[in-house]
Amino acid sequence: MLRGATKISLDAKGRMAIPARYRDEINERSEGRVVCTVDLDYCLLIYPQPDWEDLERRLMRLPGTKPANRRLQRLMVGHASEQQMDGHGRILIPRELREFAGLDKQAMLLGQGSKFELWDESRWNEKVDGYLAADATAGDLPEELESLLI
Amino acid sequence: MLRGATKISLDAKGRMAIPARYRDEINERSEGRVVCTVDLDYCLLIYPQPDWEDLERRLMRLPGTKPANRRLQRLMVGHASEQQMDGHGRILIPRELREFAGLDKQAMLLGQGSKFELWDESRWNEKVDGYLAADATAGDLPEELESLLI
DNA sequence: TCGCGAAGTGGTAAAAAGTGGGAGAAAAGG
DNA sequence: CCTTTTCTCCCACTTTTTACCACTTCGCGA
Repeated sequence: MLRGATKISLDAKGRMAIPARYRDEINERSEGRVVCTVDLDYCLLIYPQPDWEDLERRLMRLPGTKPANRRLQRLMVGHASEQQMDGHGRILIPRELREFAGLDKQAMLLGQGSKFELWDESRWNEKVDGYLAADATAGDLPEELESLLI
Repeated sequence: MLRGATKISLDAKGRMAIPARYRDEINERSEGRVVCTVDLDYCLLIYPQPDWEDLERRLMRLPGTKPANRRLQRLMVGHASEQQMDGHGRILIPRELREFAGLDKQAMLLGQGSKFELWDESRWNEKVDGYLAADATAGDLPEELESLLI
């Protein structure tokens, strides 16, 4: 399980060092191969290769005649980029994806179960602020959430 | 599986360099032969030759009496153009197809499973904006999609 | 507090890919 | 039949990519 937030920086070539504590797990799971793609929230998703393959297979099986399916296929498969960790545990985030996510130098990497999310730092901060503000105004959570938060 | 987005440019003669990472797969699959045709969304589709042959066969088996079938047959088969990669991995996009897709200099090539989609860059950007805006307003995805996105 | 090892960061050089142009061949039109 | 245009193949240059190396910084233990 991937979890936790890490502030990381991209270098001038768009490379990002995967925090050392995740490397063993990724190497074990996929010999250092990951797939990076876009999310609907203007951030990037990073999957260990086998997890991505699985998702991709299921995505491309959906009939492309439905606009909602088509949209996800185009966005996610259309942007997916396979990458291999280099000798220092870094992966390259392709220019197209960096531009999509507004990634410059400072970024935030979030473990999210079977994948990572990679955010431009300032976008992430805004998102957090938004989440907290929404919580303050909205008041009650849906029931299925209430029961979780003991 | 073809996947990923690449910003590419067409030269003055309408040639397009297939990104190097795809060339081996295409050469293996069809000795560098691809078929280019139109999509209903004003972009172009590029198939490895055997995949196209297969699609074309199934398309032409459909009864041409139904207008929807007829339409697809005329558009897709009617515009299909076979091309061969040159020594530098480039293919020629015929003038008619370039005009159909509004292709000028800057384009975006998307891997989509067994085929590519080729978009005029600005049209693609608009499409992406539309896709993401749709998400923001619509809120929930169909259930079968929700379950995919773990 | 110092030293050692690990992790992070940045730079360089060689190779590969992308891009553009030109000459010859084929085709179209007068 | 000749002229003009378009197409195709090939060559050369430029840019990008990628692999490798070196230095800095951080954290832990002695």
